Amino acid sequence: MNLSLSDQSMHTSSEGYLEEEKGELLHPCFRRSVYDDSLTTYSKGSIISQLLRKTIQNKRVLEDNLFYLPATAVSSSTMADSSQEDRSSNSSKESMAEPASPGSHPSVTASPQADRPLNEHHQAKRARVENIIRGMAGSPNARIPGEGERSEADGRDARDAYRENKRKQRLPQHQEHGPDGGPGGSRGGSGSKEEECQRLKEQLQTMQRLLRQLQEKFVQVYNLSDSEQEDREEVGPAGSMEHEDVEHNKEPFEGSDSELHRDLDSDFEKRMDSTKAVRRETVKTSGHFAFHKDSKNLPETLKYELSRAVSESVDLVFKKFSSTLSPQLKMGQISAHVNIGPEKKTQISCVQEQPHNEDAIKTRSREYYESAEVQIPEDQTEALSLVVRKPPLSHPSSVNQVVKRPYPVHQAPFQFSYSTPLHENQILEHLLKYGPHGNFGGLPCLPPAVDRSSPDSVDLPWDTISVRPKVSSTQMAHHARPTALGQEGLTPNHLKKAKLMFFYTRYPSSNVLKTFFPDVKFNRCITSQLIKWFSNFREFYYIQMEKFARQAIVDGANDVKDMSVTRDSELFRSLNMHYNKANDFQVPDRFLEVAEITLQEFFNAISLAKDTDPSWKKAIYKVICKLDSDVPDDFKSSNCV
DNA sequence: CGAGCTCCTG
DNA sequence: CAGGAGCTCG
Repeated sequence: MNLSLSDQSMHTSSEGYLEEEKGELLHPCFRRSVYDDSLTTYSKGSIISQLLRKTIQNKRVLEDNLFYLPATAVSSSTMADSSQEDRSSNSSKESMAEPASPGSHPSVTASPQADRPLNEHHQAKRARVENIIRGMAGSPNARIPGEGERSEADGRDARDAYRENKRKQRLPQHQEHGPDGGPGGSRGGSGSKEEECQRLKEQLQTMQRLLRQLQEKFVQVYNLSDSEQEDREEVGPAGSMEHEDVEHNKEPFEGSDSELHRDLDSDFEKRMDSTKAVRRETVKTSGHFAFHKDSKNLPETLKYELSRAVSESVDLVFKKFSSTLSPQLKMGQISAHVNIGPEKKTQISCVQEQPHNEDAIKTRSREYYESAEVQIPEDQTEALSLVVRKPPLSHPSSVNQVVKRPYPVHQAPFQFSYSTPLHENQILEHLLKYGPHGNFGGLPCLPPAVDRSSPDSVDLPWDTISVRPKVSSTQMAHHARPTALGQEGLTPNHLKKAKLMFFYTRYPSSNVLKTFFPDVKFNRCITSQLIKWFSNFREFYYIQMEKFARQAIVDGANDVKDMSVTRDSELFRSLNMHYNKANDFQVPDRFLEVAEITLQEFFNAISLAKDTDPSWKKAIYKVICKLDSDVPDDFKSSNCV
């Protein structure tokens, strides 16, 4: 893996920067496929802690050795790929702490901060970085969908091959992304520890490399705009920017991103502040560079443009991180889609609820970005993707939709509410490549083919990112890439979606399944698996019904009217726990009705001693299967969950 | 005969 | 939740 950071981090001349970007060019796309998986797996605080500790140690050594030259002294030649091998180990570890202070390196020899008590400072840094990573990891259940499963599946497959080569033979193949990825799945395999560690490292490297690149750009900007310092008073309107970071904890971006930002050395912060000041200048002058005293030539102009773009990018990035650091905020943001169904909450609602501590950021952002699209990245991409991809069709659900909406506040999105480290990573990448307005489009860091289709379009790249989030949702194992139709196998995400669909339909036809799993390449195996899922759902459902019906009878109930199902019912809780474990989905009232009918059917049958007939349940099944509702169109979106 | 279902088992 | 047996149905 060409993930070495140290080789690439210290370029300040535009040449060096360009070279670096070229060198990195291939990675983002490659990395996406390779690292997406591991992004969801950061839950091992201990590992992180360990890595960070090593990192800090190494970093100290590196600093002492002046491994990092002052930014201004570095030329593009330091970036030779061939040198990576030697340093990769160092740099990879070193990079672990990089997000905290890469920006400081260039000035480390001259900066007063270099003298401060490293120990304490690094400790604090480590803790903060750990926090950040944990926050980004999000999922407590995150696990590594690993090769172990594959081999296991293959093993089953092999066994099955001896028995029959027909229908179900290949099912196991497609279960590699299946329920194993669920919360209970503990079959990770023993060898995965190291893999996990490795992935963790790589992932951290990736993130940190991105951060470093951002920060380098800031440094670069700073150097370019050094002479503009006096213009700082212009920052006034920007509010918190006024706060000079006399204390190193002061952060211009305030809010919940503090942890992240505090990790930037104050030196770096100053640069950012100055950068922003300059940028504001630029904005004010409406793109004229007149105030740029020394902007007489093209290179300067280009550099300035670049710096401005970087500044804007970073604003967005920090906003993203801000959201990441406060997961509960995400809940609020995403929950917009909860009320799928009749009233069809619009996309607008997704944007409505803004995290409180992002207000300031957002306000400030608006000063810079007028267009609505810039706001889009703030909302988690799940919601966004619906906006983009939502199918036009939307016939209201059938007569059965007796649903009594609207529901209270805590509605459930059928998007996942977890923060998605993958997003941040991709957003970082994207910002590094494009800037929020695609400003980088003309620069050498041209995006890989797909993303490059329209460099002037802001939407496309964000869209590209936005349709992916599904992948990284907590239970999402890996590469359930909604963008790529024809993926193989069903993912835990699909499973969750199927469970939610069960609230509407207990007996979905295969056509329905195909309709509502558009991102699944259907074949016999997949279809069978999906059908099997619903069969299992039904099994659980009926078992519960029978159980509660019998219990009610035992408890002395003798009237069907006593058999009711409400959201407070034990029965409902049980069902909800099964199909909607995260409880982030508002179960339609219709399901309660159906459940009640089912319960009553069981109650009647048992009361009348029909259960002596071996096939007594069939009559009930026959009744229940007619009670299916239409699944809301929202489910048709391949990334609605 | 194959699809789809239930039931049982792991 | 998956596999498999056994059943029904078109």
